[in-house]
Amino acid sequence: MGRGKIEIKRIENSSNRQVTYSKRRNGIIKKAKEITVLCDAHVSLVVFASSGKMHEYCSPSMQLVDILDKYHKQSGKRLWDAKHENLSNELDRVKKENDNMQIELRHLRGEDITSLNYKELMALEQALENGLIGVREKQSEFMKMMRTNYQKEMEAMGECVREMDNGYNQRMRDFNSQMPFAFRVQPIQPNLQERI
Amino acid sequence: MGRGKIEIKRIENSSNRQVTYSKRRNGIIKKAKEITVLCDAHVSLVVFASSGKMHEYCSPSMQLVDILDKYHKQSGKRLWDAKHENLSNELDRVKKENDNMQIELRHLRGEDITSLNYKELMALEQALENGLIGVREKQSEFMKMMRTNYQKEMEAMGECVREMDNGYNQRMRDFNSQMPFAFRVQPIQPNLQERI
DNA sequence: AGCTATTAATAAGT
DNA sequence: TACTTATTAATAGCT
Repeated sequence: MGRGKIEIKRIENSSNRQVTYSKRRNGIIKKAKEITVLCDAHVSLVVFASSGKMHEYCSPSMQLVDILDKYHKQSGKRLWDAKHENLSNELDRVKKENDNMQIELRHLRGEDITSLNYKELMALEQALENGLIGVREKQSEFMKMMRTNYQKEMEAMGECVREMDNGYNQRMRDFNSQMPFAFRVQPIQPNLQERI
Repeated sequence: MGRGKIEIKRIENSSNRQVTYSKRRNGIIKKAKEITVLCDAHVSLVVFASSGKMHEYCSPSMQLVDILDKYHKQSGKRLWDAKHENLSNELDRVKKENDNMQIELRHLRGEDITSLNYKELMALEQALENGLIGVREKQSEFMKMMRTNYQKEMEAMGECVREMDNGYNQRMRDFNSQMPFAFRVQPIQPNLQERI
């Protein structure tokens, strides 16, 4: 495609070679851009002149590293050392683990449960109830402890408190009434079996 | 350069796109080979179709790793280190995410809640109750559906069933009594406010 | 770097 | 999917 046909063999004339290199390099890069746009392809192109000068093209939204990553996965050729490979594998594993936990968490929050069958729903209900049992046990422990501490405190203060003037006692009571649990009754533990 | 001029924009027709991709991919690879021979250049070319399928060209006596090594030296972009660092950072991030989810899951299961303060316990209780609400709504939907289907089935069978002999009806009832929910009462939704 | 005659690539059709 | 061919695009040699 020029004034004359040429054989595909090394151009001996150095300046001709240089000129042809520039022209064809631009041509290839243009073609690479075109196939990227026309065909949704991803291209990584790196060209070195014999002088050592480098030119590259990489399709947008894809860095050379990504291309290499894909290349690695597809060709099986080990471009990375074992360290990279291990890291990459572990990342995959942890991501998978992450996804599974994400799903479980959402289910426990009552989200995305449309896809569950009845058996799975029952298991989920059971898990939630078990969780509640644990939490409520802990809550009542808390409250017992609070009461005990309060009583001990009072006993320790003993006469000291009883003899104090009414005004102070009134302020103490005001203060205590603002404590979070002082006036909460202990939650009832429902007998879950009753519902069956 | 074809029967008509085309705009350089995504080819919407999928099979045209595929055909054009093949032709142009071959064209680019041919060009890459030519510039390699004509101009003593070194080329690394990796093309991915949108399908993910990969094709590559690498000038003879030079592997992709060598190209990358040169690339690395010339561009100053330290691909290996950067890739390693990115991987490492992402792994850390995902692992941290993982740990947090792990903790949340354990809490929701009522495990490891000793360290929680009362406020956190209350929030956990609320989360579990919300989850239960969702699950039980779903369960009752299920049961409604089951009942509806069952009734429709029975109505459809209509006279046909009513006229059948008692022995068969008895067997039917036996069978139905083994269905998982036929004799389950709908779970009561406890009025949570009562416990406060 | 431009120009253009000529070859090469390829779009559309089969 | 491969072949054909009219047409466009790339470029070799020249300035």
